[in-house]
Amino acid sequence: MAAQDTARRVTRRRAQTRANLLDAAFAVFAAKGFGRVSIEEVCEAAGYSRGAFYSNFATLDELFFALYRERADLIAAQVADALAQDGPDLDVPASVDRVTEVLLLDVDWLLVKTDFLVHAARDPAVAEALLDHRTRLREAVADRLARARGHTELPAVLGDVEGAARAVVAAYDGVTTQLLLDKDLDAARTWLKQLLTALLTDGSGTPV
Amino acid sequence: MAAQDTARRVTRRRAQTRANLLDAAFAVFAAKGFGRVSIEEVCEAAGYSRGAFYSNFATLDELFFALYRERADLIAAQVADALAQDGPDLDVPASVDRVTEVLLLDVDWLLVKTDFLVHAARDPAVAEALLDHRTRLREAVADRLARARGHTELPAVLGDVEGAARAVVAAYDGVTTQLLLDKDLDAARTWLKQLLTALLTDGSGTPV
DNA sequence: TGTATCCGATACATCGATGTATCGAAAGAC
DNA sequence: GTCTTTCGATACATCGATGTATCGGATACA
Repeated sequence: MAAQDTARRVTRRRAQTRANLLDAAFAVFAAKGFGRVSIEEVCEAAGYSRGAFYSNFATLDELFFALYRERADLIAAQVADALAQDGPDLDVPASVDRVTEVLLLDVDWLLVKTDFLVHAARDPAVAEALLDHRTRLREAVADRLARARGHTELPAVLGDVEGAARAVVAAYDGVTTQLLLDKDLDAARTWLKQLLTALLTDGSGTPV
Repeated sequence: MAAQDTARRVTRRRAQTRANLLDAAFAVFAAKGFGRVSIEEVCEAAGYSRGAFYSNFATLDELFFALYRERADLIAAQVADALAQDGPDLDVPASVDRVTEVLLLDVDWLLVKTDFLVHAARDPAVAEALLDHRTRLREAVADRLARARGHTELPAVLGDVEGAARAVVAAYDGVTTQLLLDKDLDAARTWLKQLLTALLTDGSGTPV
């Protein structure tokens, strides 16, 4: 079992090793895809032997899960941050710009996240973790939109603020898919901004 | 080499074997994910030995590629069909309904297609095949929207007809992601219809 | 600084998957 | 119906990945 049952005595070297393994795994997963990576490869990239791996993780799945949680938390916090920078009025173009920069910052993350999606689609426990992450993003957006209520109107077809937030996430996912294929980050950013603007404003491109 | 260099003499049994392998592979890939499937498992599911496999395909990748092309062609044709059923006037709700039914017909296909996306994201040659499929879908949509020009207006932020078609594909991808996690097909259909309506009409929910 | 504990490297055993070589059987050509 | 070609099953060799057991060196704590 890799989880500590009792309090450990030594932790500094161990923590560093774990972090190194996670970082190396991120790079290797991004490059080759989770399904084509062996424990050995991760260890080699991190500069450790398999002994270090088994001392920290029980399976490659477990490492992948830990890796995902770590990075997802980071992104979620950054998005919340980007959305908190406005005053009470929602400046749609400015908010869209900032959120887009955060969400489409790193193609490697999108690669790993999509691997994780594929993984989650077949394992309800894993799916829960991913849905959690999505919920955090969606709530950050919904909160922001709710605070702007009265200042800014939303298209009626999307329903309430929650609906609009879900639409934002869907647009993000949609653009991600295209980006993974054409690898054109600038085009993806432009396109996401356009989509979000279309969804969050009326047809004219400016808040009503 | 699995590709035939010279004309073969026997083809009936072989064609059937190949088709059976592809069908079995589809089921196995959907259930376990491409990255966790061995050649042996596919053969077992199809009721053949590995000899049959190596006689028809060189690698599991090759089979996956063939499988994807086959099914993608089918879907593309069905979408084109669904869009051809209107007269010259574009009935947005009716078209959206029909296309949604086709695109979100089979969760297994979405699972396999997402596996293929992950695969394509790391191999330009594979990516080309997937971009091809997306282009076919997009063009079918764009053609339909173009034919309706003058009868129906589109929101200006999306740009031209091509832009609107890309938005439709993005919405599809976005809804797919959510569906893979919550497995709620009815909710996904409803949600996709809502999104497409929001993108293809003004904020009021009816064509302007 | 001594020492008890922990971490990670090494070596080993095992297992599963791959690819190939060979052969009997099935299917088309005549 | 026979004869030739091809298809696919079986057996074998190999390779890589996994997991465990053991041991030496590192680390924290007194």
